[in-house]
Amino acid sequence: MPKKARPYSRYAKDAATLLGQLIRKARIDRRMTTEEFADRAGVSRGLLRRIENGDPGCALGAVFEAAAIAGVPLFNADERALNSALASNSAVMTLLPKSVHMPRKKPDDDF
Amino acid sequence: MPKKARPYSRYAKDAATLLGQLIRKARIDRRMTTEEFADRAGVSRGLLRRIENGDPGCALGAVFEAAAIAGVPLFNADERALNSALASNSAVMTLLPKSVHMPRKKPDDDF
DNA sequence: ATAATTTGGCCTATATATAGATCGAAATGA
DNA sequence: TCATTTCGATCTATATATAGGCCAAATTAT
Repeated sequence: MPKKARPYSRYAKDAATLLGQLIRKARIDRRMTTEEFADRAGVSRGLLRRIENGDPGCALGAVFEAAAIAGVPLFNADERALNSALASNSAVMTLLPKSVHMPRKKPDDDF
Repeated sequence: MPKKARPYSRYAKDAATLLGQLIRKARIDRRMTTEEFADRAGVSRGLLRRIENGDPGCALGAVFEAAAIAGVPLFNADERALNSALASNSAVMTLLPKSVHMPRKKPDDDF
């Protein structure tokens, strides 16, 4: 969200905060230090702290990777379910229109 | 995930891809153009495309915001449930140890 | 078929995220 | 209590994400 701080909705902020909390809780439950966990997730200690703090600026991939390491389920799904949902969803996408068109606007007259 | 491309786990990648698909599907179902939707979400059209494509580099906040606008539920929870989970979880966090200590290492002798 | 519109792909400039190091404070285990 | 370790915060340099504009191809509605 670079370029001018974006105002986040409460929903988005809460979701980010909750995910961060779940990750921290899982890390502590598994008795991993921030350094150990960060290494496994492939992020710096500083980034892990931001992730656990629910910083909306963190990269989606980094956060999801941390969730994966922590064992925090995304979309209430394990790897298998995720793949399955992905597959069936891809099939549905095929049937959807490729573009959304607004009612055409006549060059001249207006309603 | 700046600084050297990080290898994402399949789980993290799939989760990002799925979320993007769900957002795109919701947008099309609601008959919103990418421009219209991007405006509402407060992101550029380009970023929205990356979000829908499941690009792991997108900011967590931007993706979650898009999900919010699209009506894609995060953690199977609406705003209320999210707040509730956040609250109860915060309470639990209080009881957890503030730091995780490894078994202490003796200054001299090794096993 | 054809015109209007949407979309996807590039590009550039700029803001921002990230890594890595360091330091003091705090928490833990002995 | 006390020593060790972890944590949180700050700073710098660098890579990267983002916005915004433009154009061609694709898609849709008429």
